[in-house]
Amino acid sequence: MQTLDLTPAQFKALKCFRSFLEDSGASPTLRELAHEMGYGAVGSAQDVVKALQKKGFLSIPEKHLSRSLRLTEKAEQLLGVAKSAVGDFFQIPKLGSVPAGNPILAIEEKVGTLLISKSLVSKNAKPKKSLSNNLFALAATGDSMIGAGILDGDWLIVESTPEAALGDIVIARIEGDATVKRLAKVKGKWALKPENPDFNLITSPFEIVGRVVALQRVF
Amino acid sequence: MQTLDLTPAQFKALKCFRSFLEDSGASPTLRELAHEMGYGAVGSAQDVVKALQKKGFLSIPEKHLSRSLRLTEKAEQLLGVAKSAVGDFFQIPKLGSVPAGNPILAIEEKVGTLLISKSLVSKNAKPKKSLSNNLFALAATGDSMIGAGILDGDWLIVESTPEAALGDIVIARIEGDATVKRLAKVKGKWALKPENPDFNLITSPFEIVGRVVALQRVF
DNA sequence: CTGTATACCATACTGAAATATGGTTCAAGG
DNA sequence: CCTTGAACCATATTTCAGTATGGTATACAG
Repeated sequence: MQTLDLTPAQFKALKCFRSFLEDSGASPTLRELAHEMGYGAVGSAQDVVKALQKKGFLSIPEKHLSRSLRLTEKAEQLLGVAKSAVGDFFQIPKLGSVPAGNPILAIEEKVGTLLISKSLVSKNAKPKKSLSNNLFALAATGDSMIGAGILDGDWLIVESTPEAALGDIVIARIEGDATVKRLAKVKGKWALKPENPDFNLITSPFEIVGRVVALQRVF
Repeated sequence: MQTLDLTPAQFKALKCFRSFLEDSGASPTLRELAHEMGYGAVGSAQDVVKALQKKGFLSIPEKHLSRSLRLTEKAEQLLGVAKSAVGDFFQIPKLGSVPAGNPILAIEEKVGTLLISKSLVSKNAKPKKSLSNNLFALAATGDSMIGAGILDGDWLIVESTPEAALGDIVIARIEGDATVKRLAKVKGKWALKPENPDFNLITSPFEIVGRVVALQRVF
């Protein structure tokens, strides 16, 4: 008998369990699992599940509750799958056009949503009650920030805030146009510094829309 | 009457629904929802759910199935929360050291995990059966690729494959050392091109470990 | 004033899910 | 040889979840 390892049937059951979870968003019932496994009887699924419980790959918080089986940490590691933590992600709007006006997110501007891991932003962004409501994504355009490693087409994850520190990369609005630059100070006055020698320092009045907290690029 | 907006009770119910989902990983039953809402009757939860269904915030794929209520896109947008789809994400290992040997992922090398949205990689990576098993993340070190917008400390999401095309940014192994470069061809021979004038073209023998399909940076 | 929707309560019915029990192979170990 | 456990099947029972129905009170629109 093997206590640590799984039998092929048990492993298959775990995979069925996982894929059901991924597809439907909920744990399968024993009958559903039996069906996925090709069983003709519920009892077969019972047996496998019981074995997996004993081996610590499935847990059941309460008895007599439907769909209450859960994959344990152990199982998640083995399967190499993201755990079902809904709370680990933010869904933030992609803005296609310039963030303008207040409130900042007009529906018309929204061109989609971006899913990002909380861990991507939580280190950097200020801890607010509902961070996800203060985040949005903006596609970088132009080459003015190539010195900072920001290329045309990159998705910038922006924390919507008027506060920024010297040296932060910020989204600023200048007469209605949004732009991404590094916040600088020149002769005691705030300025926007491009990271590209072909562009000039901006000293005209601007308003800070938010701080760039993260970046995502797809090659 | 308001058809598009939600009443306070309905909004509260949605939030209860969401938090239950986050906590337990499964949709609440009507009784559980009633309890969360402070109701004394199941019927009350029924009413709210019915209203939310009519307004398009909750959906039910099949009748008489337990815990089958799902938040719709609309509700997820309103709540600003990542949907409960476990399948929308990959959990990929962060490799702290050089990927070496076969199998490529020795446990010792794993320094953590990175959660990424499938949409980040699915456009680019080749459709394989289990993509998540072929992905890993590697921290970029050095400045040899600043011309391609890859900075020191960036997380590179890599698809583990020996196949790459001209111009792809690849992870290559040269005598045990891993490096990120652009795949080039010089005088009919494959070469690794840095994107930094301070570095030299690499023509010595190398082995392609994988293709860089995405990048994440935290500021 | 009347119809309609919200927002609750109460109760009963039905189907589904979990559980219990018992059976049959088959392979491996003592 | 006998026991044990995996891996299936079949069936019955109990509890739970979804549904149906009907009630009350309030608010708002026509």
